[in-house]
Amino acid sequence: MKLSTRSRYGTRLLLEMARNYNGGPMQLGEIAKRLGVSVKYLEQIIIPLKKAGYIDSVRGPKGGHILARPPAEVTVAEIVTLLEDGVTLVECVEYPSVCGRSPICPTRVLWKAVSEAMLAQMHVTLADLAAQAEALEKQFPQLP
Amino acid sequence: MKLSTRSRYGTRLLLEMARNYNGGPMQLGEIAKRLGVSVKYLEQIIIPLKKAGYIDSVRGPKGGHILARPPAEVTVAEIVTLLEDGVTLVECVEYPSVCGRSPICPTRVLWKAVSEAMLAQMHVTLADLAAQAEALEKQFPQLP
DNA sequence: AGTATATATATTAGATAGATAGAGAACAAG
DNA sequence: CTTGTTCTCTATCTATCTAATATATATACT
Repeated sequence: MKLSTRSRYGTRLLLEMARNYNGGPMQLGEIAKRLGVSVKYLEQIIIPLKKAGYIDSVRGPKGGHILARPPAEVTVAEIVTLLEDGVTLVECVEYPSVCGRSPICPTRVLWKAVSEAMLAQMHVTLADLAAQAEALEKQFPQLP
Repeated sequence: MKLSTRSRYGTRLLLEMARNYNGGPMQLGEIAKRLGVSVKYLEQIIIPLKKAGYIDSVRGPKGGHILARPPAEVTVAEIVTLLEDGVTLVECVEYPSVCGRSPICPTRVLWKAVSEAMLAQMHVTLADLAAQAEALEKQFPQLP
């Protein structure tokens, strides 16, 4: 039931870019250093985010990546839905036909409710996260 | 972010036994047939449930397994916590020390809130699920 | 031209999930 | 006291996925 690093790194990747919004393109090398992750791995994670229109990229020297939408208009729910396969605990919540028992399955009802509760909590924007980050860094100034 | 079959089957296994509460021991063969799962696999899943005291077993002919606690006193939250490794989306929610950034990590705050929302929704008892099952079966009598 | 950066594709080592198999131990019935 | 039923324990297997690395190519600035 754990999140994959894919959606965790992806969220933090977008958060870094949100915090640098209006600051020009950011390079993956720099972001990778901040996240403590390899550039190569971020290169993979960024692909679906670009395809989905969250990120614009510029090649060549002084190139990099830019958040394509205002941070206040991107929610974590969207990001996780994209990078994970939907925000549901079991497949049958999204696709009831994967199991013949779906219509009478009492546990499906439960997993659905839990999944919806998760999704509701994820309606937080990148701007919210950025503000949270500022606050936490002010509170613990010794940490990088 | 999907649940493992371990916790899904485990929950349904206990639900079957809850529905048969006061009905004597149930055999894994019968339960396996109902769940559409191999006996051998259920044998593994039942081990931690027995160790944790949810189930008592009787060997020999006419043996089987019995729910050791009243269905109204067993929540899905407990079951999933036992069979999954905790109801948290990331390890650092339960064990902040796994990551040095925990104190200032804005995403950790979020994943924690989401995890807690999940857990809250899982405070449903086996008795609740059993009642739900009855209701659904009354509503769709054609299905087994 | 040369360099910095992004993009694309392939590969891989390891972990985990999901499941199966077989021998052994307890116990009730006859 | 033997036989058959059922649970119990340990071992093993395979496919899939995760996380990461490597290599080669395309683009664009200076």
